[in-house]
Amino acid sequence: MVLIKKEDSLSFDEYGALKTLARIKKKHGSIRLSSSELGEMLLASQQTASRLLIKMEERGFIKRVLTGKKQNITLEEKGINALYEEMAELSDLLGIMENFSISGTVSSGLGEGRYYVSKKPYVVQFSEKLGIIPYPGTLNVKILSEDESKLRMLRANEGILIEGFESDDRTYGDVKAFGCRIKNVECAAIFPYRSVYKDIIEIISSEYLREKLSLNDGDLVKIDFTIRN
Amino acid sequence: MVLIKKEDSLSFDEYGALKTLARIKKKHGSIRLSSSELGEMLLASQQTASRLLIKMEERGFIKRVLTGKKQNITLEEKGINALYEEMAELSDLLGIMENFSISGTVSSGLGEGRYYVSKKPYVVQFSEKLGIIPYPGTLNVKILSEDESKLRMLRANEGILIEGFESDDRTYGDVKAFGCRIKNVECAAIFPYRSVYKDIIEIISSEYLREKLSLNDGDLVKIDFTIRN
DNA sequence: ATTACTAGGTCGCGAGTAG
DNA sequence: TCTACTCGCGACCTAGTAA
Repeated sequence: MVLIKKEDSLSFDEYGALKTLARIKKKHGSIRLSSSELGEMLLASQQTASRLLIKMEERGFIKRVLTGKKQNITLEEKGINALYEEMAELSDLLGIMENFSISGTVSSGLGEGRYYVSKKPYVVQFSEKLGIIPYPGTLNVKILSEDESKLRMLRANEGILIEGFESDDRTYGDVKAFGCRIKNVECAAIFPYRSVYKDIIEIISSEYLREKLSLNDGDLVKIDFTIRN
Repeated sequence: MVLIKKEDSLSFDEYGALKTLARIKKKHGSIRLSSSELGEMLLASQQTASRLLIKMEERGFIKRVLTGKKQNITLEEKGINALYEEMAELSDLLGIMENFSISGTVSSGLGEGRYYVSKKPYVVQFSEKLGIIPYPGTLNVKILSEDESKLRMLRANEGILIEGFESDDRTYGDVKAFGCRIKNVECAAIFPYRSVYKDIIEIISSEYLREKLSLNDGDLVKIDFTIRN
């Protein structure tokens, strides 16, 4: 049986192994073990652990460096994400973290945001799906390091899909949006669907937030999210 | 392979099925389906779904009532708990919810709490493991319904074990404690290890909290937790 | 020591089917 | 229709072992 096998999702074995590796990383900072050690932790044989590691590396969840005696293992983005996705699913299912906030400091610098608020196909969808006619500019918030895991979990949620499109010169990708509030002003956090993790959140709003909320670079802001799937 | 098979823990299949059932319950309020419907959702056969349901009922995760055409399924405490435990594990692993708070109203009424703060073997451990020499009385807080899922998740964490003991007249069970703060006063939430879920938290503290914080029945209090395993 | 291949055995899934 | 049994086959685990 292949239960709930969404493409690219983890098998049970992989999930268990990934959790074990994450636990080691949390405790020791890095992961260095032999296949028999892993096998022992998983209550499985050395061979099974070895096979698992190979499969997980093939599938891009981890990276390995064999150093004769042990293996140095690093969790790849995809592997970490898989855990956050599981977490997001459970959180949704159990109704935990329906409300939470992420804090960071206002920063300047242009991400992809300028496209989102200027290209019409995006703007139309923001209006329809979020009720936001974006002010032509995004507010960039650099997330406090202690809130980064919350950001990762947020991004692991489904969110509201803003579809990408093609134009003459280039392709504009899908975007994932989450409604949020800063000091009770409605806004939305937007993330490119396919992009590596960054510690920056780009916020769009119908208002010019910097002016409306008197924000300057370096100011601390709290972004309040309400997740409802 | 039987990966990470703590006694009584879920198999992958059971975990997946439980999540699916929980999702249905969240959406429809109750669970009513046939084994083939469940099989379809799990991308497995009717037979497998049937076997799973039987096994899960045997193991006490769910209860079933067969009504000819479909089955009415309810999630048992043990099943719900299993999901919260998984959530707690992931949350710990990923460093989410290291800090959170649960709110409720001050209520009177005596739970088991009076034993915890009066029986010496408990008191000794509170002192050693928590640094709290408990005031002889507990503060009972009735949790707001919207925070109940947080309470369940809290209880699914390991916590600090306060061991039970035997006395002449009866047995005093193990207790699970979590350090917390109310308005920056250090205290601890304590739960009998083996007990059904209640929406009451019993708080112990070195101080007489009602006086120290001028609390009366019905007052709203916020309990701040910091989880570190 | 390691990793990881091959071979063989076991476990569990799903087809068929009874009630 | 349902549930749930039997049973054959395939998947996957471990033992043995090479490198």
